[in-house]
Amino acid sequence: MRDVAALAGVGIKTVSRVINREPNVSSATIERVQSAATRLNYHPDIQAGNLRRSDRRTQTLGLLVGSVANPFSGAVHRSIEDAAASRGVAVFASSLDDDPARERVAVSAFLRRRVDGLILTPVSKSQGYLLSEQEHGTPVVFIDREPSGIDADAIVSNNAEGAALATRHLLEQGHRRIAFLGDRHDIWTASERRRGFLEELGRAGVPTGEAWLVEDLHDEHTAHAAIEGLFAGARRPTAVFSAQNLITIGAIRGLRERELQKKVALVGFDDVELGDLLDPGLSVIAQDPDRIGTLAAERVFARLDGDDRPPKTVVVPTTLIERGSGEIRPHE
Amino acid sequence: MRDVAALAGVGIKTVSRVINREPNVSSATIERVQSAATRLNYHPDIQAGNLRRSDRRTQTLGLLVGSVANPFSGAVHRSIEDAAASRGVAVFASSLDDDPARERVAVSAFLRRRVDGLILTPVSKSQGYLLSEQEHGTPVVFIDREPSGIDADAIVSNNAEGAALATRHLLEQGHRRIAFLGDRHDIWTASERRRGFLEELGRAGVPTGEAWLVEDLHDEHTAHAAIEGLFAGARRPTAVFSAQNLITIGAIRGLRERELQKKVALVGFDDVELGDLLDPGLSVIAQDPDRIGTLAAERVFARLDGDDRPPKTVVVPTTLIERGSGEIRPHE
DNA sequence: CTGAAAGCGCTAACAG
DNA sequence: CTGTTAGCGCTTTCAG
Repeated sequence: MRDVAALAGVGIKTVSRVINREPNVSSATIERVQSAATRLNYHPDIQAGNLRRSDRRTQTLGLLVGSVANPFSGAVHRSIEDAAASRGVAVFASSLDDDPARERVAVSAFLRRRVDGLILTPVSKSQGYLLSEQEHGTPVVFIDREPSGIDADAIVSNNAEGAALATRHLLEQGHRRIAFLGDRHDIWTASERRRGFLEELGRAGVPTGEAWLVEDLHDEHTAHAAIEGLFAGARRPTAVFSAQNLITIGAIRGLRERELQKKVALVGFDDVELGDLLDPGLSVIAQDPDRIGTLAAERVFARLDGDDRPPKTVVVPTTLIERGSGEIRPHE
Repeated sequence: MRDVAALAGVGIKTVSRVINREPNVSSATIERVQSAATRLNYHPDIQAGNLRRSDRRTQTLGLLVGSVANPFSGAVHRSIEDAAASRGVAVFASSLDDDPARERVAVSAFLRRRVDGLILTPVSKSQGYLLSEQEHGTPVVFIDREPSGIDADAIVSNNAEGAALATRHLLEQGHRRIAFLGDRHDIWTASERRRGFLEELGRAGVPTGEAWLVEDLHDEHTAHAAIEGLFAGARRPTAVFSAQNLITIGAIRGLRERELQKKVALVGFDDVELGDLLDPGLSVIAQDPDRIGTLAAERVFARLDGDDRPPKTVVVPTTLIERGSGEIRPHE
């Protein structure tokens, strides 16, 4: 910046004014400063500036998700990026793989970089360690899962209702022996979906088949194995509700292997790319990751803009998409 | 930091030493400083530090991809993140949507944040504007597409060979009337794939059906329409090579609509999630995004570690995966 | 082993 | 309309 000032033959503060589009600079001076800046290929150091700036904003956001390679996370990320970019804010992203240790490390890495706000999918038992940051004025918004140990804004899908919707749909097709394939039970969304499933069975007066409640699955492989187990026995389910996208994929593979894909009904939670092109088409409870991301960004920026109303949780609706696999009638 | 020093009853420099794990501090002092830091919930400001630090590293990388919501980009992003995280480096990601203007804006946003290195999928005609940064010591590594107007490291798939491989495979099944569905012709990967396709046809002495070279497609919708056009006429192709993943999906939908998915052969460039579960299974030329990301991160860090050998392009192999759609014989 | 002083690139506050 | 001075939180340099 000093170099630019020298080349343009003005004071350093004038350069600062031009760069920041502050008023009270003659257009001739603006011209000279800008051409000097281009000549020198000058990029202002935003971090150095924010060291002294009154609002101390780094124009930076930290995003913590399951994995940036996961399509759900990718969609959320994208909509947050779009909202952020329109405000000149850059986004750091970090993958947690549902590992609480990584959550702590990543949060700390972002805090050291003085992000203006944090958007995260919580993994740890409690996020109380963020209380001091929140009080200190750094907005914290939770996505996908509700926080615990801290009162903060959250944007989540209506997991229990979505699961109930899936379950009701299967019941309506005449199924009574419905298996539930769930993620790790300590994950909030997993337990919510399980709750929705069980409550809906309860409402319908269908006894809960304990044997068909398979939990703590976490990927395609374990889900595939779970299907193996379910259909190895004598008393088999006639329908499956797979409560997470990777689990759904594992379930499809498992059913295919036994050539049951057209005999056993399947509804998945969370949509899957190309689900409509499978045979049968995959029926799902679709979430709305774009909307989750957009709302999360909106909350962070509203907080940064001074909104100090009590935190609240926004629930984003899910929708049942019927494509065939969920409309299969009970068999045998 | 001053507060921590005060609470621990030591000088500010001692705190700095403890935080940075510098030697020559008694373990008793370390103890006191650390407990004070925890008590105050202190996170050092990495940017302020790097203002004065000799190497001026921000421990930050900028990544520019097509879209963080695209699975290919997501996989690349993830492997870069993993490599970066192990060095304590955080990653900024930005989506370009193949828009040159966005490229300039995003690069500038990252440069203002003083990223230590840049990994990008180029979109603009020339990346000469990065020359001065590169000379200034900021490593620039290109992924997916080769740079132009600048000599820099690049990690790319063997696009032409992969396309030739797909084409040869279709020729071997007996096809002679093969349609090519390509992305925008000004995109480097698109023209490379087109070149591989045409060269392979040439080697086989098969005349190039101009009518079947459909380019400048860019998404599912336009690809779907392209299939409509191809199969509306009297003289139709017996096989399709779709040279990009969204185009492949559009092509599948188009063929399905005409119930041709089991009659017209299809090979796609770039793998697609669940491609193996379709009927017929989708044959593809698979890229290796993990490897591209890993190698790109490796290059950036090698440069940061002082590697000053001449830049070079690393070509990552692609592989043909046969799943059915590419093994359909010519029909009618 | 520890601390005081200077300065990184920038902006706030105040002069001219 | 423009420049000067101080200081953001830290590391460097140098002196205890």
